Amino acid sequence: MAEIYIRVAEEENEEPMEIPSEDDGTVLLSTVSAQFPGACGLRFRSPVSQCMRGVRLVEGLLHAPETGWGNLVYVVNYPKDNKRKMEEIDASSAVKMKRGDMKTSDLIVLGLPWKTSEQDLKDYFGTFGEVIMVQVKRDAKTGNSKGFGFVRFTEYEVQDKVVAQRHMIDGRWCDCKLPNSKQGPDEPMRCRKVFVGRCTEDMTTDDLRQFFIQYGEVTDVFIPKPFRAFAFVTFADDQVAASLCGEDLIVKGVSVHISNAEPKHGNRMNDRAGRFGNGFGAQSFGSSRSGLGGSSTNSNLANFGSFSLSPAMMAAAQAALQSSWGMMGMLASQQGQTSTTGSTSTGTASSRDQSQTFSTGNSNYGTSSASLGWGTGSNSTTSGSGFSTGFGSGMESKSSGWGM
DNA sequence: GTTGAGCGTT
Repeated sequence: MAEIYIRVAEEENEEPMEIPSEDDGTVLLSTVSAQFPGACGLRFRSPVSQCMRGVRLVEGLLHAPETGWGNLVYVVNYPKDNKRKMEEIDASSAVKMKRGDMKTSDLIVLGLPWKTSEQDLKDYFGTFGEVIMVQVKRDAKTGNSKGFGFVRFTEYEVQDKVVAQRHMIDGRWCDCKLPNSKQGPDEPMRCRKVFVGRCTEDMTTDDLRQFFIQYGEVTDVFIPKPFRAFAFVTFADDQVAASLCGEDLIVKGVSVHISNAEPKHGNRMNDRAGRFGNGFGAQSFGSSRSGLGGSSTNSNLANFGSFSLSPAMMAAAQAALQSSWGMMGMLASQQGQTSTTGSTSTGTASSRDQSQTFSTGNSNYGTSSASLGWGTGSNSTTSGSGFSTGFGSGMESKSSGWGM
């Protein structure tokens, strides 16, 4: 079948955009969401019944109506709770960022080829916008690259664009992200990530992304390598993540099990958790799974006898619930965390298996086996002990929550 | 086969 285009718009009366179908006549949901981020499906007005009809969606494939796609305008569906159009989301997040967060910051560039130089970085990132700084981190003694670096742009918009995609630099896929040291103090890391157990080896990051986008915008998919039968999926919205925990879902004909992602080993917890430790059992906070559409659930969090909670405190409490740790779990987990932090990588594989070697004494770069050639990180993070006892104090305190 | 890679000699 020849490639055809179908007409898609966010509203029935808006000017449609043409997007391509596949050879078999289906349209990939990913093709739609590439143009309409967050999209989870399509609908159209039936010329016969004059009612809106949903387009069949099976595992990321949108199937034409019986009469074919025709000339109809298909309207984008967004997940519940995500019904806002992209401009509104942009607008609201722009408001949120008013507090001087529009400044650019250094971005860490992970996965660089050993040979990539500062000039290479400058040349590459210069194609996105004006670059004010690049660095390649090197071993002090040997001068060999450590395989990562930093870059900074003048324009915040450029930075945004750069972190939003992967980068092919000197033949390797690299990720750019906010470094751990800069991770947004004003967005306490909520529990947006789920653990996907019982995965099969044929599930790719793309498969999972395709599948999970039906529940809400997916910001990251991570599949550990070598294959270990599980994966992590991160959503833009913590409510979506929470709503899936405990479910068994069918992906590519296989039942996978969704549960909450535990904090990665090595993340310090800050005092945010301790603040709720006194006097409340986790049970007092109401049912443990609030599900989607949550506005109604907030009301029963408001009163604790004579206490009243600020919105920020309620948010933290809710986060605690949704991580399904309960308050006590959070306390217990505060001890004995060491080692590295870091967020997951996006997209397809990037294992450190490039065939370059060098001869530094203690590093195990250039292994040809499947081992991950990094050893365990040496940066010990001091665990912020000392629970603050002042109940309402310092909610605005920074540092990245229980970053996962 | 059910819990993730790597983060800045300032």
